[in-house]
Amino acid sequence: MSEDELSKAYDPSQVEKRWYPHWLERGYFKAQASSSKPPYCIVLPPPNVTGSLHLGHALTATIQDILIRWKRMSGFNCLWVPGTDHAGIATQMVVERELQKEKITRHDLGREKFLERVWAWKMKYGERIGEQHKVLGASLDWSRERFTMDEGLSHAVKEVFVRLYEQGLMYRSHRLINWDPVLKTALSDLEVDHEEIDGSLWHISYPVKGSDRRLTVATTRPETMLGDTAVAVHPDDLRYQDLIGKTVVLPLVNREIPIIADAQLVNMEFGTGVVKVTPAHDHNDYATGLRHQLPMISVLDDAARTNENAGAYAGLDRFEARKRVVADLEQQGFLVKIEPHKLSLAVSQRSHVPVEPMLSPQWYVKTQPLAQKAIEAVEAGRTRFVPEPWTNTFYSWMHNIQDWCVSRQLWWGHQIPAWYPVDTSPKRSDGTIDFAKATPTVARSKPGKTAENPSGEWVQDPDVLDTWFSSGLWPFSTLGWPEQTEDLKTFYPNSVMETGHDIIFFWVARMMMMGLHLLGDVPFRTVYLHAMVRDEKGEKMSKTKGNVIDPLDIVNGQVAANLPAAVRNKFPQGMPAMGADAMRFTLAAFTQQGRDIKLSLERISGYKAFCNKIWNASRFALMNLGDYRADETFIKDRQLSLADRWILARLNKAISGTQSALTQFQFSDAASTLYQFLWGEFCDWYIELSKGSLYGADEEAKQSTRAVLVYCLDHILRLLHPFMPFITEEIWQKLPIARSVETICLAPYPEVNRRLDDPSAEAEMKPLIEAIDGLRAIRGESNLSPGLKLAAHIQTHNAQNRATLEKWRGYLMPLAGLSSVQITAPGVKPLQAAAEVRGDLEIYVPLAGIVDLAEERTRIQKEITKAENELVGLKKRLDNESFVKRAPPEVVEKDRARIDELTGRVTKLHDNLGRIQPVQVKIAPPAEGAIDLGEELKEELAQVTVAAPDAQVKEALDKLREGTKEGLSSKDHYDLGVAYMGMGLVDDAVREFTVAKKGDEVPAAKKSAPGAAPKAAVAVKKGKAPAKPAAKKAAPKAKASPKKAVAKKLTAKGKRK
RNA sequence: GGGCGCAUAGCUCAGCGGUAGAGCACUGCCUUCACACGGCAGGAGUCGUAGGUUCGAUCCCUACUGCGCCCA
Repeated sequence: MSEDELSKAYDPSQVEKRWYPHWLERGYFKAQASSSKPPYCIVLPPPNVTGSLHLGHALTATIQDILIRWKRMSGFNCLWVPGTDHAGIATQMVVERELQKEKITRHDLGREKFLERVWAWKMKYGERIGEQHKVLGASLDWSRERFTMDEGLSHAVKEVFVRLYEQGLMYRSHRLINWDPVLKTALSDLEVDHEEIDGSLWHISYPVKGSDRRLTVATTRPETMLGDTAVAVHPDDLRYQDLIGKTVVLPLVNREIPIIADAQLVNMEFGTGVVKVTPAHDHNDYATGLRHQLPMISVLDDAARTNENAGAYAGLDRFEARKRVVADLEQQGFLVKIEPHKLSLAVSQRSHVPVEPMLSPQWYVKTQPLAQKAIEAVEAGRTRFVPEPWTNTFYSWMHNIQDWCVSRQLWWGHQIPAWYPVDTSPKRSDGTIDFAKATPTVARSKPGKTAENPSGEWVQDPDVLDTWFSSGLWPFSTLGWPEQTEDLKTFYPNSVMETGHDIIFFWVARMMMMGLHLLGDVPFRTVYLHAMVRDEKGEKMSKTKGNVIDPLDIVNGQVAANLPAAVRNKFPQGMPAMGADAMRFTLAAFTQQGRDIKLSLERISGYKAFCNKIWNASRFALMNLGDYRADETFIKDRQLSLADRWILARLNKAISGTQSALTQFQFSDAASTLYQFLWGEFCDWYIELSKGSLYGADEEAKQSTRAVLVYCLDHILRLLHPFMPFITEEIWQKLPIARSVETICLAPYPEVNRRLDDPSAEAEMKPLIEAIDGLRAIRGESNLSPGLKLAAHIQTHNAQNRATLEKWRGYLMPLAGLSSVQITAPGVKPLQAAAEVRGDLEIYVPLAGIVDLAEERTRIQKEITKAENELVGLKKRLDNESFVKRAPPEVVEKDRARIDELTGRVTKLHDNLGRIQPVQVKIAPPAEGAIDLGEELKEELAQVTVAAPDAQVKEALDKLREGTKEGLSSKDHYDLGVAYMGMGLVDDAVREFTVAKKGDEVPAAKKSAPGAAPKAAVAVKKGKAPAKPAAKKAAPKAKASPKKAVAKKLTAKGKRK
């Protein structure tokens, strides 16, 4: 195989692995800090450093790479920043799990050693993310790769913390927070999920002090009663008004607590109308506690075990405590009843255990002022959400935003730049600083000796910042902020933020707030939010379900043994290698506006086939280029054929469709436009049409065709490049074109060129396509072998179309598989012909002599019999009541469906049979008192040009005319007239009709019952004048088959823009 | 409880006031010299239900049903 030739089938693994290293080596993806080109910047949402890429990441990378490559090719100075996120909780959990295998905890190691372990882990796995992106073809600028815990980014984080503190937007507060008792850290509201579960409602009676009344409260958490500091009723509730201000005695602990009135907490309608108040363990109760200055008693420790405040119940796990409390309440007669109850349980997003509301000192960002700026920026259109509906989601979150708890009791992360004086801070019993009570000093670096802390010894706040705090700075910290770097000046604001809609609050909102506050401008102009990738059933991919698909398994293939269970079931032989291009194209094609992407592996195979199609179309071109080399001549200045002009016009439409789709972030539209154009127009039509000149003798036509092939391929490849970077580069490099750049990555993205527009070429192609289309339909319907050459008759009143068809019969004949074609005005219709109508074309293919009609009739009859036999059996079975009743419904259903199918088939077969009956004319005879068919038709048929019958027919006719017609019935005369008419012998026909009419017996009009309609309607079938009812009735239900694959494809395409 | 989204061919989804579209899957024929990862043809949808607006509704409005998501 020579260097220019391509292998027969496309093998992505051979092609894809070659190019990325080459691109990298040449530095094509490197952005310029300053450039005369307009900037275009996207920062990659940083994946968790210890994770590996899943399909969501692949989708992210695909969409962003499409944008970046498109813009890069369009002349922008493109920067796409790669990086990873330290992912505090997730990473720490992973490493702790590793330690568990060694039977040690992080506390055994100590903070410093533990962090060394995490860094080691980061080094080991961080690289993998990068490698995976390279496999996907992501054109990231690796010279600017960042990690959220890099020195520079850490500096930014510290700077932001201090600035916010100085501005009064960062503060420390002791309040009720969400506590993860397993990870032992505070969580932000966003890191808590709410799950609907079946729980219970325990009704407990509290004796009213100094009375024999009891107040019954209903609670979902009986164990927290140990920390109750009040019971509340509604101030308007007449049942309890007299008790407000009195006290109840808390069962089990015998503590006296007040009965308070609170309209906010209590819903009179719900339960008993009495609520226990536990300010230290419930968010609503906490607010109530603040309103009423109630004591707040924590009864749980940081592991959610009961503490010393729980008295006799101290030292129990919260669930164990619940059991004990309930048992004792019951035993002591305080438990009234237990009801089943659905409740929403708050669980930690990370550890999945129920979150415990706990009182704790934490750092907060005051968000309202920041959110306000973000809202205003979006309202002013400075940042736009795509798809647009997310704008409202963003607003509603921003309007209701709560202060953001940013401190985490973890070791892995940015340690908070707050310092506690050793000299004066309150100490715990073990002599260490009691951070809950101490007062910190916030500073960019450790303070020195001060009056307050003369020793100069300071202890840094042990907590770290929420991972999203550093992520929130990503659009500018990656560009060097707080330094005023060239990168920052050039690429801030970023052009587009592209990410999943699930992190609009976590991330997008926070970047908006931080960017606006710290840099005074929005961090990005557009936010494009993509859907979530799910499995084929729409289920979330998760390890426990075994339905997680590794994108690299799709790209490279994977043996069955290494596939997760659910995937293995689908691919018992292992997953075939699809290639990154096919996977990217699939993902792009799936970017609908919906919220879920149900990834179907079949679709990927489909796009793999598309790759193969591109490959082979190119292969065809390259094999037929001969000595052709592109020169300076503009393509339209060549001597072009109709097909040449047509495909260039279509190409221009594809360019405009793709461009406009990309501009609107309609990736699936762009993909579909390109798919349709390449396959449905370029391959299905142009390549086929080009063969005439390529294999012909006209050297100039040959060279023009070659030029057009190359021109189209060059443009198609460039259009496709952002979607399929590898295969396009591979083929593009082989095209005999003059390249101004050495890689397709930098080649200009095609733009609409008005000079390629050619409405007249498109109009001229229309009848050709229609004719080929109709002829193919006849071939299909009549079951004619594809190899069989047909003699076609095409009739149309449209002289221009006749001329076109005549001129380009070189297109018509090979594509429709014709041996001959007669193009005439409407006139005599060929005998025993199958007919189709397309536009203003009547298309006929005489079947006599081409197929053995008798044999064909037998064959069809046999098929009918077979189908009818099966129908009889099926019907008999379904008539059997017990079968219908007892058989599995799906079996019955299947039989019914089969009946429908067979019925349709029988009808169709009868139709076919009718079409090839010996006498190919179907004219309904006049009904009683109807118009005189003979006369009616005479007028009509007079317009018909009668061709001279061939010798054989003439002889037969003459014999007939001479022969005696005595003894013929009226019906016989009628039939004879029909036959004459079918041959266009108007006078003979009229004579016979007249004779028939004189007779007393006129055959009744037959409904064209299948098989009983031996007269197909060639003559009048599509006669162009017949507005006459009789003639109309005569027309067989014209198989107008308006949906013809190609016509369909083409119109659909046209519509597509 | 509040908000949002979706419901169109077997599947995944476009479309969106004027006789329903794509890809895949399916059926039939064909190894034709770019491609069987192919060609040609074909079947398949009362566009969730019920009302309303309109000359006309899959599309607009209302209600309902079902599914999903977000927030509390």
